[in-house]
Amino acid sequence: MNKNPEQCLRTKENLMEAFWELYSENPIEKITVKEITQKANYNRSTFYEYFKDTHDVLDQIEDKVIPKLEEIPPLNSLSEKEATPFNLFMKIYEKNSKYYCLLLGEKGDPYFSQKFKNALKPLIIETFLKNYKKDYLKLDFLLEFILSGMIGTMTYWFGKNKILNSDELFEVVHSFMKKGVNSFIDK
Amino acid sequence: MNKNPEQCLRTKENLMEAFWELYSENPIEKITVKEITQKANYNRSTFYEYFKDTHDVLDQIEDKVIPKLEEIPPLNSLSEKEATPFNLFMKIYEKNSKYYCLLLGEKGDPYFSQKFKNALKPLIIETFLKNYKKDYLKLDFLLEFILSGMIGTMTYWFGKNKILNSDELFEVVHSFMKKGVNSFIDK
DNA sequence: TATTATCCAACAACTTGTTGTATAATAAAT
DNA sequence: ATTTATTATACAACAAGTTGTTGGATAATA
Repeated sequence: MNKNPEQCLRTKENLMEAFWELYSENPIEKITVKEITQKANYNRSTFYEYFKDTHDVLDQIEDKVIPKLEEIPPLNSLSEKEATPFNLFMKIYEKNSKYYCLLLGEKGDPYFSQKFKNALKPLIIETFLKNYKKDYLKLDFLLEFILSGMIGTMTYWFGKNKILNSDELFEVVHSFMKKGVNSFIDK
Repeated sequence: MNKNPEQCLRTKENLMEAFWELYSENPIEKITVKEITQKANYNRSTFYEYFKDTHDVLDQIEDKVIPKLEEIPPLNSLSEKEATPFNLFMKIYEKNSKYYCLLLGEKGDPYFSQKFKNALKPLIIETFLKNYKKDYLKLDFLLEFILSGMIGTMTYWFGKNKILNSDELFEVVHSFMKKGVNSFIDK
């Protein structure tokens, strides 16, 4: 990883891509190192120059797609509707949906769910709750609920091939978050 | 599974229990059939009389702990506070928490999350929404959000050793569900 | 006594992680 | 600029472990 960094990087990316193609169709425990290297056209032992085992590949892919603060557009650059938590979440999700759909879905990695939520919590506080000064423990559980809900809903939506249109989905979640279930059940 | 059903059942339970002990400490891909049978004191090939592979054990355990309609106490037997969706959910969760904490947690099986939500949706509709006559598609997504939120929160709560007391947790989730975030952020 | 359910020993094929080696790219020396 | 030394990259081959299967021994039922 020193003499020829371009080649190394390409090899590593080739292996990661081959892994991802396999992971799209099989649970991780069914993926062998042999399959990965065959797909990417390398010797099996080359794999071990770059990764510890198959799970290590997944971990490294996950780290790459954890959202960073820089990726969140500044609120004042957005319309009022766009500047809502769920709309921002939808944007972030769509951007990496190729990875999120799988990682957060039925065949995914629940460990990633937690990493994802833990990465988003401070971003939400930073973006929407700068002058919140109350019980941070309760807030943490509220955020856990909301983020779990958003993740579940978006993943379900993608899994169902966006059977609802994007605006309707937004309306359901946003109005629930704003006014609770009553707005839904009554009338 | 015919000549001596008691013995068979005991063997199967022994194997399942041995599996669960291992699963509590290792991800499923690290569990070998050899370990399971050694722990339960059987020959390795006996395992294959009862299960297809290690994942089959997990599937069968999951089927056993999916909540059934019979397990939900009739609403009229409960106090007003007890008869709320989240309180019922807490009750169901606590009952099988030994399994749910793991299956729905970081080291769990995301496939179970979906099975669990799909099992609960009709129970919720049956219990709370008998005379709901609106857009069932939107309702489905609302339920997906709420159930994802409840599952995430409860699992987080157990994972953090119930750092919040049960009443406070209930209050956070219940008031959010009833009135949305505003009750939280304002004041 | 005959049948067959339950459990087990042994087998071939595959996967894993490691070690030692060939090749090709860089750096150093003439 | 050419040759030589160094070492990064990729690979072949190995031992150990796992998998799923087959055929047989034992013990319970008919």
